[in-house]
Amino acid sequence: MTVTLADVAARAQVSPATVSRVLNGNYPVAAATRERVLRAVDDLEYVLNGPASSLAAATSDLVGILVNDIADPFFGIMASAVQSEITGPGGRAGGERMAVVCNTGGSPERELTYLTLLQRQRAAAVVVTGGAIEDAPHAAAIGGKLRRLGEAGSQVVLCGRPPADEAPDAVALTFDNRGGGRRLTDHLIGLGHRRIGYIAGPTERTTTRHRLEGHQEALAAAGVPDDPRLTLHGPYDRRSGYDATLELLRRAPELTAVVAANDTVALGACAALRDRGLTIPDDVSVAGFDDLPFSIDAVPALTTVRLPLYEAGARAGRIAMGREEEPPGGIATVHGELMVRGSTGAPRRA
Amino acid sequence: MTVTLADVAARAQVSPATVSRVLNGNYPVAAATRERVLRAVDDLEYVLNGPASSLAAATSDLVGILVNDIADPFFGIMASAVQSEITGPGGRAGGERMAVVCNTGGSPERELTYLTLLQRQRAAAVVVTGGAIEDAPHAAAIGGKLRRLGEAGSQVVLCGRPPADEAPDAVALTFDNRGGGRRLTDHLIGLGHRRIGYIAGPTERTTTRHRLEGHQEALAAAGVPDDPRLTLHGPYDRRSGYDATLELLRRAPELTAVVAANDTVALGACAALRDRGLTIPDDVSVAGFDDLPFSIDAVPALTTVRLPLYEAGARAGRIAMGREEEPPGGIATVHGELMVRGSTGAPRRA
DNA sequence: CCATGCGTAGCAAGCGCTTTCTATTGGGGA
DNA sequence: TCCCCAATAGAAAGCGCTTGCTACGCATGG
Repeated sequence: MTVTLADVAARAQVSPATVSRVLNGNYPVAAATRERVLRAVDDLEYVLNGPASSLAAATSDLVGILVNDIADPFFGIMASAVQSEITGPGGRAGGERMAVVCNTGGSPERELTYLTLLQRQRAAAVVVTGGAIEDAPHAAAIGGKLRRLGEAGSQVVLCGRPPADEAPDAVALTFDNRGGGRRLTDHLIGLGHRRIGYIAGPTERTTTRHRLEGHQEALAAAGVPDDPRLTLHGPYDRRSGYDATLELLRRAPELTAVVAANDTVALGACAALRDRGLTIPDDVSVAGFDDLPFSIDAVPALTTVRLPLYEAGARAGRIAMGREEEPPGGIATVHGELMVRGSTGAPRRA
Repeated sequence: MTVTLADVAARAQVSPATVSRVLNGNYPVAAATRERVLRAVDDLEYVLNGPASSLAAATSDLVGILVNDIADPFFGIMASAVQSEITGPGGRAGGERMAVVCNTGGSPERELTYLTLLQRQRAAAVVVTGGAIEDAPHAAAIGGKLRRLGEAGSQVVLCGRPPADEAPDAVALTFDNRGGGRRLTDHLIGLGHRRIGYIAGPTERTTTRHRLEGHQEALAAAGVPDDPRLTLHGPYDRRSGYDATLELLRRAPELTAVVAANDTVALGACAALRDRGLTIPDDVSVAGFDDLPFSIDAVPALTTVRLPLYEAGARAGRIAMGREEEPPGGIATVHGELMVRGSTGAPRRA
């Protein structure tokens, strides 16, 4: 039925061992023999049996990339970068690693499922992107899984996620969300804003918490009171930004600025302000986070914190492949850059 | 070193066969025995060896999703939809299928590589998204690979790609790019536009060609001459839209509308027009394609053709899982909907 | 009281490949 | 001329799991 190594061997008049060696290319095989084998492979349209090969060799060429939401460019960009470092530029068939991205949808159960599946497949490496859930049992479960993955020989790299206590040998490339949040609000305060709404991401996520803490830090440093009614939580989507902005306007019509958890949320905020007849930034300034590609095309262009998503992903990919040295202590912080654009300005209604 | 089935069997005082059956759950095992086995699994932190299991069972639970560019929401949305139908909502560990997305970067070689890799892994199904390359050798190579995948037992579904002659048993969910392009330009002509620039995608891609053909069809139907100098090709990115728009303006300053290959390109076009001091839509109308989430947030909101990406992806996923009947003849066309918004209007400078 | 059958569990033969160890060769140095 | 070694190919033992078939035991029915 299906063609096996033995069939190829028979046709090439050599032993299965020789065919295997030709295919793996890590053992001397005479040119003529190799030639003959390769022709047999072609003639028979032979395709290696992956499971059999992984079983015998006790290794696999799978690299898993976990993302929270594959439809969100934030993750898409990182995944694409990781992947570009895993798969060679040419994308050759032989001896290549195969990068697969797994969409957890932000669900800790699915995150765990995928990690188990990756462990089952004896993945060569696993890159986990995006913030972590702060629920203790889940964090412990996932941390434990990451540790076991590491022990089983998979290189584990966290990208845009704080280090996990339970998995000390995982490399972590952490985004400086707190610092970015701090600088963003500093900027707004510097412009003269005092009543600043904050639309945070979902609770219980490290990213959400860190960005919010940066914001609060800036308020505190400037002696601006932190009115808890001006902070709202919601998912990282446009809708959340829209609704929250309306609610903020209701709660505090005197608001002069809105900081959003990320650019997508900020876009929703802009839409809500426009629908209310308010001008950006004259009536209300808006700021985002991440600097996704579309942010520069918003009108006015969005002030935001640029995270080097592609660069960080690429670095994570290289570390996963063992092509770049791990940072000292296995931890590196990736900083964001404040991008001041048209969506923020001095408050008019001060 | 690593825990195997045999270790679990020993600890539970049963045979390996029984452990296997408990884990796969498709054979009667007494409750007490099952209990004992499960405890042993837990105690030992046993994780099934995927390759071994796939080898023995001659099947795998992998489902591959091929995308051209994972950082592009067009693909992200489809991938996310496919995946949501593959993985159960809960994301349970046992007996689940694992959806993996493979980023081809639009390179035919890498597309082929991934297909081979999936064939190696004996993937249960493969969903290929996005337009195909029209280069004959590549098309034949990929078509042949798809056919062989099908013959090897993988369910092959094309989503947003025309059927491949070489792979007759692959199900194809095709987007009506030609019809969408036609309606878009019809709309513009109806508004009174006669000098319409067209920023097409990369040459040699079915999507590019079909959308462009729709545009030309509309021009012809209205008796508007098709000036070839008004059609430019470029990649599906913002930069391309920006540059091409400047070039179009240079070639034909009297231009009153620009149709872009997709929304991302359209955003670039808008930016270029703004930078040139032109107003949308009073000076120049702009239209996109796809209706990606950010399109509604452009200012003015983008007129575009809405493609039901999520729905199509979900359907592809269900078909891949055998949970939905294949369309008659294995082919279904998915239509787009014209979304008229603020970025198009009657020409002022007519 | 023995034959029949159902409900469980075990045996053992692979699944298709990798890899260690061993065999065979031809050629050069002593 | 002979011996030894480098270069190359083969034999065979698994890798860890699944599954068809067999074996066992107990309850039932004739």
